[in-house]
Amino acid sequence: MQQDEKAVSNTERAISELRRLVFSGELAAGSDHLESELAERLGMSRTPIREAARTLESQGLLELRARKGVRILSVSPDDMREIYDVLTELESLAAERAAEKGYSEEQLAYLAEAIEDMDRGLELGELEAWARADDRFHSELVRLGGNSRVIAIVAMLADQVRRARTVTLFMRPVPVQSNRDHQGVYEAIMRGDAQAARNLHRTHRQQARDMILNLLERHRLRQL
Amino acid sequence: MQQDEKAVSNTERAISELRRLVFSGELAAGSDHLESELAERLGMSRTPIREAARTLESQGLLELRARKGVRILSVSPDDMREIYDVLTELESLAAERAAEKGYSEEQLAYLAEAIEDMDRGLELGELEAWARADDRFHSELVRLGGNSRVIAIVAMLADQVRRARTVTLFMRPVPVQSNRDHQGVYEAIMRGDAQAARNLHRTHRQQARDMILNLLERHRLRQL
DNA sequence: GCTGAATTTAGCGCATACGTAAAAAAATGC
DNA sequence: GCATTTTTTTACGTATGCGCTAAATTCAGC
Repeated sequence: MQQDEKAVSNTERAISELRRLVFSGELAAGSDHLESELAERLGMSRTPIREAARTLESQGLLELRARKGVRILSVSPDDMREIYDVLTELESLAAERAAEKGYSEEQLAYLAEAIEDMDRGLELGELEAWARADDRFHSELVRLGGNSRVIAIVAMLADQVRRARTVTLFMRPVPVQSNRDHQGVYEAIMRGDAQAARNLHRTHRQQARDMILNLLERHRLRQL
Repeated sequence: MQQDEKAVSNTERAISELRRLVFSGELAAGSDHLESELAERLGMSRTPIREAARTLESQGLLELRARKGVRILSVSPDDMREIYDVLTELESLAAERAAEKGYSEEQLAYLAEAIEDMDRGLELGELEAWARADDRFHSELVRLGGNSRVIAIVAMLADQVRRARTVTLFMRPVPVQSNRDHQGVYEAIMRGDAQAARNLHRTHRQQARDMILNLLERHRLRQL
């Protein structure tokens, strides 16, 4: 059976393609790009490029500047602090709400799986695999919280720090504490202890924030 | 001296004009509007209308639907719960951070002024004036928190519930407790007690949320 | 040489046009 | 009459073109 190739608009293609180019670094942070240049690169006219750029602008990935084209935004340590502060609050809320819902073990299976994959990643020393599992844990936690606004906002902010994570991943200490934290949050949700889930996750995120910010400062990284 | 009329683009005009039309109810919640119709109404072509619509779409005010035009989004009680949950977390964070900054009395003057205006609004029974002062208090609090992401997100969500507020304002009990809460938050920020500021504001917001949700349920308001 | 004015150029903001696909209307068959 | 097919219409998605202004360049005067 053939994959039904749904007719996706050029604007949508431009959005996902530009995102990919930004995350892969092919469009470097801080660099400028003319609309016409991007249009040619993606094989379409300026119109869908502009619409895509406006969407990505409101997601905080880039900036439209008159006569200067599109500027890919970089992320400063201050930005990181802001973003981690918001993530701390909203993910803690999600953990609290998830615990209140009384999910069954099956419903939490994907969360448990993410934790296992993180453990395995650590054991094998595969940090990228660990990071991907960590992402899965966080986004699944937020999904379980059930608040669609939180889901959207967290996804947006996670995108903004994605590039930075790639850089810091190999500078940070081996994240054994992180895995223990996640296990604690999972167990709190499992037994329906909303306050514990909230507080555990909150502490976890705050520590992660402080660790990252210290790293950036020690390595004098001002812009990512 | 003449106001220097800065050259504002049609897209920007379309954004603010469409926002105005939505908030005033001239574009009713749930209604559909053709791009060409809106373009004619605002005296411009479809291009800036589409760009504006994309921006407002990402702000959660409306939706672009192929061949159906622009749909103005309505807000359900579930949406209200989601939004108030997020506002609770992010405003509490702002209160905490504001208290940590050790603002002087002058720097908090605008916040104090908003509280005074709320008191005066209550005394004179002018609920709209009270509501405007309440808005000022909340947005100033968030501004004092100093996190630009929080500022943007809270402003966006406040927009989404704006229409609902107009409806509930005259159904709710006289908000005397609300004024007392704000005074408490102000004093906590004043004396630099971050935890108190956070907890007081958190409780305040949670009570406001429960009150509004009860109101909507009692009056069987499913869509605003 | 250097400053400032004049000229050129570049690139966006927007209007416009058109192909296309979905929806509506009309026509056809039973 | 009702269901199905065909035709028509409608409104979006996108390409294209151009005016206008900010930026870059050249030129003039000292």
